[in-house]
Amino acid sequence: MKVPYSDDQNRLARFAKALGHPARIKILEILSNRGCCYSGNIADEFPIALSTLSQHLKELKTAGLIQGEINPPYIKYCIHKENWNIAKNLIDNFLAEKKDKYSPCDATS
Amino acid sequence: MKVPYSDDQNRLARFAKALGHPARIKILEILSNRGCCYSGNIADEFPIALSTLSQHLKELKTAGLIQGEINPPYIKYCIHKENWNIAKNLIDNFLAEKKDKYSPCDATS
DNA sequence: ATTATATTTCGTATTTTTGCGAAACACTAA
DNA sequence: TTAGTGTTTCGCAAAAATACGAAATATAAT
Repeated sequence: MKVPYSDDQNRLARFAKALGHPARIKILEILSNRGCCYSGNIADEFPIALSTLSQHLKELKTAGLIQGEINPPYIKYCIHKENWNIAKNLIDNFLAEKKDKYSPCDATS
Repeated sequence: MKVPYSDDQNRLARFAKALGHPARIKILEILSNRGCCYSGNIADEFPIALSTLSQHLKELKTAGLIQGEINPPYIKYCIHKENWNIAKNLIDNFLAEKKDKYSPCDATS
């Protein structure tokens, strides 16, 4: 069966999807602001069940945007540098590419 | 009831979510490559039912990334310049912000 | 060994997304 | 008015996402 999308299209969509929930945006911002390597008491920062938080962390992890380090008694998370940059490049490139390509289109709805 | 997420977090997640499907990435690339203002025969470019395509276009439209112009006998779509730039700024800013903030974290899984 | 702490997995319910074909709609051309 | 073209909406079904509490897991401290 035919594959209708390129690898880059799939990768880009995958990263974007991981960013597609405000809880995950917030989690990434928290991880970022703490410098890095933060644990699950992210839940103190906003009302969310630990199990729900865990699911979002898993999402971010499987998408490759964060990594977890088992560092007892905590599990610490941080942004995954390499993949983050890959995502950044894909997204930046995608967004920039369109920058000046639209023609004058007066549609408003 | 309390609102756990900021406006920017919600906006960013909303845009990202709209980009979170390869079909929509592809649609945006097609719109971009055609210069702009293109109609629904996007469906020629890859295997997708017209009704499904219509749904994805609606998604992109409600997210604000594209706009449709009723220009009989076609309905033409193009990238929504203002919102696209808003999305770009939000996303760029978000992605860049994290760039150098992670601390050395040797986690690999 | 027991207890306490941090986190994940399980089970479940609800909602949303995705996809398609059929039918409806809107507008043009005959 | 009728037929034709492009697009959307409807109805449906299947899959995925979201959220939570309860139970399980893992490790540290006692």
